[in-house]
Amino acid sequence: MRFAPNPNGPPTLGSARGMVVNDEYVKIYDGKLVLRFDDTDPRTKRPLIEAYDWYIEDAEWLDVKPNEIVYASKRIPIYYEYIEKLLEMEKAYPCFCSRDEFKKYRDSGIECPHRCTSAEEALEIWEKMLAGEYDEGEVVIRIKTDMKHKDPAIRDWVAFRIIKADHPLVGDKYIVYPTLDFESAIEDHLLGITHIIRGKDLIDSERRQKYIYKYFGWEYPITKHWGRIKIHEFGKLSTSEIRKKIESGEYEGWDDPALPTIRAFRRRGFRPEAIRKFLLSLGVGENDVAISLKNLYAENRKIIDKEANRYFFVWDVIELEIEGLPEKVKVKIPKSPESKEFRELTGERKVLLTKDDWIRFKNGEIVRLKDFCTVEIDKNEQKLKFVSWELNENVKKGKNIIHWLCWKDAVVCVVLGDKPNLKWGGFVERNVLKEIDKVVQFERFAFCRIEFADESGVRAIYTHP
RNA sequence: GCUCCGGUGGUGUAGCCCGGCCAAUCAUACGGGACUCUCGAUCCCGUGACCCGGGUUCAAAUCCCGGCCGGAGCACCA
Repeated sequence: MRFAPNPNGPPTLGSARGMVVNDEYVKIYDGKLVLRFDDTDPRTKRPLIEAYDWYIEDAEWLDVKPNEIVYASKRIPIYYEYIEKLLEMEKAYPCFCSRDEFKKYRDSGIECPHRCTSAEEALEIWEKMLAGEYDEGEVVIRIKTDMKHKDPAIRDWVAFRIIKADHPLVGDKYIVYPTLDFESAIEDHLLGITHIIRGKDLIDSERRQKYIYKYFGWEYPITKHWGRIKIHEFGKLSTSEIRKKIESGEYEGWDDPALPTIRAFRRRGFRPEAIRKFLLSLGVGENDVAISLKNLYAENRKIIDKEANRYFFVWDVIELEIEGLPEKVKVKIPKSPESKEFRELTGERKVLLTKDDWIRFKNGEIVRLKDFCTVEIDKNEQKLKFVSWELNENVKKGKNIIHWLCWKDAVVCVVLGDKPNLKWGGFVERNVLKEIDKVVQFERFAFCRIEFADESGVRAIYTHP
C-alpha cells in the first residue's frame, strides 16, 4: 500500500485519512507501506520544503510507520527511461498543439497531427526537450490511448511537460517534469504496490494509467476510492486558501488551533488514537461525508477524561467581596474526580468569578463556590453574603455550583480558541504551572492543553468541551 | 455537454458482491432519569433510517429497469 501526498502544505485531517486508512490495512494484513512524495510540479502545486518533514513527523505521531520513503522528484531519471521506451514503441509522442488546439481534437475525437510522429523523430525531439531547446508550453509528451474513447478525460493524456522553475528539493536540475499520472503509474509498479486506496478525484487516473500497464504488460493494482470529506466546523478549506489566510494574518500559522491541520490538533492536545478512530469510522465508501468534529471530541474525551487534572479558570472576570466570611481558609480539592491527589487553593474575602455566572443569578439566590463556601447573591450591593461552609440544601445541584479564584493563587491566562481570532482572557490557579504540555480540564469550561506557563502567565490551547 | 460513481435515523457507519436469520449494526447527536460539590464523566431508559416508482421472486435495503437528488473527472494540478 502507499500514501502519496504532494507536500505543498502540512498534513490536514484529509491527508491524515490517507495515512491512517492505508496504514490500518497494512497493520491488519501485515503488508508494507510506502510514503511517496508526489512532488513533480514545482510551479502550480509547489512543494513546501518544510512540509516533507511535517509529513514524516505527523505520520509518526499518528503511529503510521512507512517501510519506505520515496521522493518522486529525486527519481526523475527513472521516469525518463520509461518514457523513452514508450517513445520507441510509438506508444507516446511529442505534441506541439496548444492546450486549446488539443482540446478541440480531444472533444471531437480526432487524432492530432503529431500523433503519427515516428519513433526516431520523437526521440530526437525528446532529446531536444531535455537539452532545453524548447520553451515552456511549446511541446509536451502524450501517451497514446484512444482518441475515440467514450470518456474524453481518458484521451491521449500528458506525461511530460516543460517547467522552467526552481524545485524546492532538486533545484534547477530538471526542466522536463512528469505529470502525476505518469510518475505515479511507473512508481506504483516499481514499488510493487498491490492495493491503492485514495480519493475519488483520482478515479480517472486508473483508466489513464492502465494504458501504460498494458503497453508494458504490467498488472494494475487493486484500487478503492473514497469520497470527499467535509467537516462541519471547518467547511471547505484548501491548502492554498489556508496559505493565503496565513499570509494575510487571519491565522497565526500552519498550527493555528482554528485550522484542520494535524499540527493544530497536536497543539490542541488531541490523542493520535482518537484521530485514528475518527478517521477509520468514516469508512472507505465512495460517497462524500460531511461529519461533525463532535465525533472526534467524543473519541478524544474517552481517553483524556480519565487523565486530565481539573483546575479553575475564570474568564471575563468580575471581582466580588464575600461579606461576613469568618476567616480565610485553605481548601483541598481533588485533582480529578477519581484522584486521591489534591490541589490547594486559598479562599479569601475577595473572589474572582466569571461574569456570565454573576449575570445569570438573581438577587437572593443561594450559590455554592465549589469546595469553598456557600453564599447568597446580593445584586443591590453587588456582593456575596456568606451563608455557610457546608454545601447548602438550597443550592440547586449542578447549575448553582460554580468555580472561583482568589488573587493569591491567580495567574494571568489566555486560552486560544478553535475559531479564528477567538480567545479568552482571565486567570487560572497557579497549580497549573506544573502541567506544561499536558491536557487539563478547566472546570465548567473545556479541556485545554497548557502550552506555556510560568509566573508571568499561562497560555493554553482549547482542546474541546 | 460528455464519462463515471454514489444515495441506510440529525450525522457517520455495518449489512448490499453471495436475496430470507434485517420489524436493520455500532458510534455520535438529541430527550428523560440516576449519580456526582463542574454545564464534564459514568450508569440506565428512550427518539430516530433502507431516495422515489415499477419489475423479478414464495421472499428485496440487498437483483433488474426508469426517475429524482448528490458527487467526481473532462488541466502542460496533485
